[in-house]
Amino acid sequence: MKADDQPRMSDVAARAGVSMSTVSRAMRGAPGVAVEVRERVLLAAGELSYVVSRDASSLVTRKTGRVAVLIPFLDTWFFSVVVASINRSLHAAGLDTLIYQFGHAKDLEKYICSLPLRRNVDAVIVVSLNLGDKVIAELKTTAIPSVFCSAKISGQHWVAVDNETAAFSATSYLLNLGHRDIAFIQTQEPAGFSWKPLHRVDGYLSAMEDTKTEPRIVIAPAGPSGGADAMSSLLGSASVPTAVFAETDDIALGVMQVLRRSRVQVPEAISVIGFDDSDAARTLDLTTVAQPVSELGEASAHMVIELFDSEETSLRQIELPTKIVIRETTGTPRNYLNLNIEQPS
Amino acid sequence: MKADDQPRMSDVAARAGVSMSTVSRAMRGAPGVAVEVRERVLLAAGELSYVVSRDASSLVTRKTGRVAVLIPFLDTWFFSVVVASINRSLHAAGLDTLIYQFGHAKDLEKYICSLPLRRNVDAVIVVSLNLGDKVIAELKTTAIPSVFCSAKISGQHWVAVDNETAAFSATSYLLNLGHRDIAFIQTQEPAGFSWKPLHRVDGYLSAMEDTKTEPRIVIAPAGPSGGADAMSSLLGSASVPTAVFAETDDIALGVMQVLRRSRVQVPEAISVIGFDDSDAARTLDLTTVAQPVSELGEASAHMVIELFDSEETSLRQIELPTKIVIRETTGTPRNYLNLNIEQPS
DNA sequence: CTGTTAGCGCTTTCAT
DNA sequence: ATGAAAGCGCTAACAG
Repeated sequence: MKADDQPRMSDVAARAGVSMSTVSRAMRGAPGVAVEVRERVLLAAGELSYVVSRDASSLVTRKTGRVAVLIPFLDTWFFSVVVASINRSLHAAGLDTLIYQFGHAKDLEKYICSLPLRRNVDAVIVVSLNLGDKVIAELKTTAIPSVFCSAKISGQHWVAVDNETAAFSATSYLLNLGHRDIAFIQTQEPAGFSWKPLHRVDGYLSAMEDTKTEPRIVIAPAGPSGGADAMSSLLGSASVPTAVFAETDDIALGVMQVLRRSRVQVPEAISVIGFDDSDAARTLDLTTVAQPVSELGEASAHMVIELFDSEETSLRQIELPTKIVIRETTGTPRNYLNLNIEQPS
Repeated sequence: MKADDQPRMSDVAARAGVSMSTVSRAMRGAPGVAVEVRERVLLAAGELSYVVSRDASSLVTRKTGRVAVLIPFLDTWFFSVVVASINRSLHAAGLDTLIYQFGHAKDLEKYICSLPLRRNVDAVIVVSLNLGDKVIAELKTTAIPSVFCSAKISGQHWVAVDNETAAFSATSYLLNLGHRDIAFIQTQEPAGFSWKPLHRVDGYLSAMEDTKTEPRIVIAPAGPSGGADAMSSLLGSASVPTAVFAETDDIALGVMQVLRRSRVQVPEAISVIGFDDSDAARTLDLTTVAQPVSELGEASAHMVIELFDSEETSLRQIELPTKIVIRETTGTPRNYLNLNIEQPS
């Protein structure tokens, strides 16, 4: 063993008095090693604090043991839960997770096209990212399996929820409560940003249309501050809606904030419904559409693992259920209860 | 080039009409290649969609280009922001991030002691984890540089904030407002859990002691539900405090939730202050102690990178500042304004 | 069940 | 400035 170096497999072999192949087999639990010998090898390895170099074995097995996760951000409730879940599932299967954040589309495209992934990961999970057709095509040329999480891409493996249907029923719920003036706050897709449109607005629109009710859409930047802006403008409009459907809980948080500051009673004066069922939604007792975020990540990870194991190339597409969680921010419209928004004292 | 395989460096060499050494030098921008030749090589590589195999080069350079991040969880505001920031900084330096979540101490110990890190990453960043002395010692034997993020470990490299002083001034602020009955809600360290105690309670205690005021500590599980439990029990006690200092914003969220449900006015009847300045705190207009979470991650990443570059082994310990952010959940105690908690209508 | 022999795809002296 | 050759540490046939 070279003086200052880490022990290598040959050191273990020498110490255990066997050949390297035997050590190799023993270390990774491969069959064909006598129990007694295996123990001796493991013992020797332990004494030397030896651990196998993945780089060296990857080189020959042509498997990296790593999967890349491409995601817009990490520091957001939804994404952090997805990644946490993917990471846990992958880790349980002995795989490492490599995370790449691509908030901006140009970074993403530059990255994908330079394809540092090629040969350096066994698979990639793309979360919520709006890859263009050409980028997807590019990705397929690498021959590395990919699954899309929280985005339905036709012809690709994916796991996602049915946002449109979920939004349809959230809207129907409000409609059934008697609301007729329901605003939808949609997060704008800033130019150069890289996530998939959610299609929730489509569900809202078709529910409204079915009831012959006039839709009302406000576009706002993502996040609570966008929601705050949108609600502020709604509050300043000629007629204030009786209900607000926020495309995400984050938006709803901002909505709740300006409502609270303006002393507008929720749900007496205005009903609010969100989407995601984030921690914050639970704490605020916000009515919302829950999607199984953790399961989304877990299913994606498992799909990747299956893809390794089986050679069949059949398309795998999993749709996970959503459910509406009724809490304390929705109720019948104020026309039926009290005619005006409560005046600030 | 083997039929179904990815191109290798020799393929690029052949196409560019140069030797492998030249391709190698050109690909990684090493000196000693004519500009004209370099361009030819890069062009050939592009045409072949060639990318260097990190595994192969790691094997010879003995650098993996990966750093491990050991962290309790990922799906929490604080941790997700730290990791996002570490990941971004590392990525900018061309390094990959490997994330390992260890909520439970036993997983952690098992993991560290089996040391799969050894030889497989260039460095490790330990976030908020409560490694025992023996585990730290074990870690040092690997000779892989480690930095501790959000945990001051004497004799080790770290970047952290001064929780004790920050908590001292948050408490002093409440005291200066005139509060005398201030409860501190401390998150309990469940047996088998693996994070560092925050020492915020110490700051609270010493501020209270300086003023000869009776401290009052409630222990609760982490997260909003723990905060809700704690506040509930406080509300059911013989004398309800005029102010509550929550060890984390998460706890404060739970506190706010039960206060809202109980129609207790904040800050008129009870003042609430949190710690972290999370997104949720901002949305709730919660007074809190802000710590520079993103900077914590960034500084840790940079420290790791420095450690690679310089050989000097001097201890690097960086303390980042906190600041108290006064919003709308704190005010003078109710004794000075209105004598009782508002009754639910 | 165990050992021997070839590489895996790159980087690095060391020549030229 | 460029090329040839020698490995980096491991696994995978293939023998025995």
